[in-house]
Amino acid sequence: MEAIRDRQVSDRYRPGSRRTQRTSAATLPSDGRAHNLSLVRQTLHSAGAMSRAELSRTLGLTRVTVSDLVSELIERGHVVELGQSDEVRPGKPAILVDINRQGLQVIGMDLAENSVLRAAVLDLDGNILHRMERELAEETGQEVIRQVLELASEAAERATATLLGIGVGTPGIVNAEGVVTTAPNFEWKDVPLRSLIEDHTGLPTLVSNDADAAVHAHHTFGGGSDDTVLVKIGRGVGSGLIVGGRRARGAHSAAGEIGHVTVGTDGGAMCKCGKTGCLETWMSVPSLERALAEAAASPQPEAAAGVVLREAGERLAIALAPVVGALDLSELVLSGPRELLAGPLLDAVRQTLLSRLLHRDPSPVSVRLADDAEDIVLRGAAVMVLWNQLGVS
Amino acid sequence: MEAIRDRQVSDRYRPGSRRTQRTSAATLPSDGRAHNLSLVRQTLHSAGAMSRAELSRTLGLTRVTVSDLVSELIERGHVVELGQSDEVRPGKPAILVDINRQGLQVIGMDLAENSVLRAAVLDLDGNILHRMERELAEETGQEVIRQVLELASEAAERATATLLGIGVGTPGIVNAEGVVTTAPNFEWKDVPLRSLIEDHTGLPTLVSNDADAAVHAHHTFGGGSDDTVLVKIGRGVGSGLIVGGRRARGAHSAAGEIGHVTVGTDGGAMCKCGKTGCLETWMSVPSLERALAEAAASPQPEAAAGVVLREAGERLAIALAPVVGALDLSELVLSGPRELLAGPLLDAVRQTLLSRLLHRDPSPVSVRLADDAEDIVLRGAAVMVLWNQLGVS
DNA sequence: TATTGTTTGTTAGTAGAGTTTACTAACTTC
DNA sequence: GAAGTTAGTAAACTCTACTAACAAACAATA
Repeated sequence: MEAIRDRQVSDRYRPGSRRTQRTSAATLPSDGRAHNLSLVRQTLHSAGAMSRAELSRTLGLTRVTVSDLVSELIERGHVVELGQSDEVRPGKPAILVDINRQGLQVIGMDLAENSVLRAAVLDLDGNILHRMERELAEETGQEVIRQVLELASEAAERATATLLGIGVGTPGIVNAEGVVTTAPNFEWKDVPLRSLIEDHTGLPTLVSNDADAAVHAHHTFGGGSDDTVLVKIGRGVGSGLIVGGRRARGAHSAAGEIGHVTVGTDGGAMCKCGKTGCLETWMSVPSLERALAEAAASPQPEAAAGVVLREAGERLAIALAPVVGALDLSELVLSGPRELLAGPLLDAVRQTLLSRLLHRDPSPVSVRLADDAEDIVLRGAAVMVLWNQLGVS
Repeated sequence: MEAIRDRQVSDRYRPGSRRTQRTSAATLPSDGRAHNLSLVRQTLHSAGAMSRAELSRTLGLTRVTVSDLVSELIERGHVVELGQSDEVRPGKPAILVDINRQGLQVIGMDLAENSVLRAAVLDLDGNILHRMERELAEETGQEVIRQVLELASEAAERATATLLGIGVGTPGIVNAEGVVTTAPNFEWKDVPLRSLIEDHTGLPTLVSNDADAAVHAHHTFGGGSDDTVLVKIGRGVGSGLIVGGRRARGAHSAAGEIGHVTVGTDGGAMCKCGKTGCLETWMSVPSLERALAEAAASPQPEAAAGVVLREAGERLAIALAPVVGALDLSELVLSGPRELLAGPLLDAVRQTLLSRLLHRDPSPVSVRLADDAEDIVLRGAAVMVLWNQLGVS
């Protein structure tokens, strides 16, 4: 009886009749510490082994503090001592420390290839140590999920050092919590892929769209600039954007979805989405191959093929010129089958893009192919884990 | 003699033959404190007056810490006590504190209007307390600078409370240091406007492009989303973008410069930049007025005017569809003369934009006019100061 | 060869930031 | 009046990075 009365009272006078829920994240001293630990890892990861004293000079922290940070990282297994530097100079010889390149590994997964799931064990520098594949037949959505989980744990077993986690690049739209909102290829809808893999493997997992993963790889390993778009041409056309050094996610987690933007003002082919003139009708690998096959049957096959490729490049540039202009991007990267993209197509993109932007000198945007397009998603997925677990980019 | 020898030695063995310059900014405990102080100001600014205890619940910091933060802010003059809350409930009555809305003011300047410089004194809520203007004749670049400096100090004299600083929205490209790289209207080239105004007035100053200032105003006062583009239509066409809650600056500080992007694949009028089909040839106020004047002389003036406006709207949507799609923006805002933009033009933008994007339900992007287009740059310039000086957005 | 100067890394002690614990003040409810 | 609730503060503790001082280990030099 009393308890009930109490509850009533405390309900009635619950604090916050004005309802301010806790949203903002205040900074505690330990957050600063975590940030500085990341800074040490990041510096070692990108600049290579160095002494504590040199870290101190680089970071602007005292030698004492850096010593303390480093010993914590050594305890955690993130950093190792490599022994004395052989540099010749006065003073006590330096002890080199480095991020634990031998003792830490990552799993990357690429679900965006045509009818095959791919996975790999990678080291911290993005080198692929072991590769695995799994063919897909005409499986249902549920069955594909099962295969992904199996592949993930098989890959984890192949690791030869401590695993930091699993990164996944998947087709479709993925929200910030790692839920695949929609992936038409697999007939997925609201599949919580991240938590599924975490539960199945017990490893920290990150899930992103495949093109987003790819642009991460380019940004970290390919010397990408802080204002970049990477267009991934495969079964469809997708893209990932880095704006001001951070990945653009979009209001509905759908940033980069440019396959069904209408290009130009002169019609075009009918798209399966119902509209005409979508970028995909020119630019996807199936569309290109179909057009090239037709060209091969024409009286002048070579010339016709060139026209097909040039026109595709032009269309891509027409679609992207406003994006490059509005965001003042300094880089446009194409990733996909080299035999289709290199040559006339790339030239046409470069030429058309410049002709549709305000001419400035030197040209503000460089257009190129991604190196290592085959493995770019695997490596990008690995980068996501490094960033998340080590604060390394 | 000895000193010279010493120098030689220490030169020869200078630390860092590998050259790691200090670039990264480590986090000190005081940085965390500064962040939390900003968090208090920001919460009060956006949610209004509340008690220390309520702040504590909102921020997730203890009451003790919040008390300490608040007393520091009261000492600095950023926050004031308002007296007891009159809320009726058990317990000790709360003492409301609020950001010092009466005691702090800001100067905003808008240099982007046609042949007039504008300035205003504003309060922390973006209300304009006092306005000033200065006509421009055919002045040279140097003379315009002089006028700007004079207007700035005159405005500062009109303030009736402590001034936090000066914000400026100017045409042209402005880098992160507040240097106007190029502004064709004023024939400016590398004018260090920020430091000029700071030196002349002694007040902290921030300089941005006018459209960038405008999108800040919309984002803060207009309930703008975290993924927005605002297109400002005046003598030219410019835009400002908010991507993931942060302003896009671009690799060369030129983000938002969309006036000379080629639109469509069917030619268009000759632009003074030398290309054909630039967005400005359809969308700038002078272009629209010229086309409307021609329409007025046609057999069916009203219908012709509608066609002109609709076509302009279509062109804008054609240019922006790839941007909205690639960034997954949730909002497109137009700012400019309401008599031109409202009606057929806005309708055409909305319709064309949706028809060129992958159809989703509900529509992922809302298209609307900025409220208060007249003063949006002044208010946006003020927001920049609030953000910089108080960490308030 | 002994001395001087340089550089690294560590120990000891201190200042700042936020937390927990415990208290007083000032209400409402019963 | 007694009981319960909420706001705000004081004291003691923890964590973080800093300054000061020092030993170790080297090169250069007299």
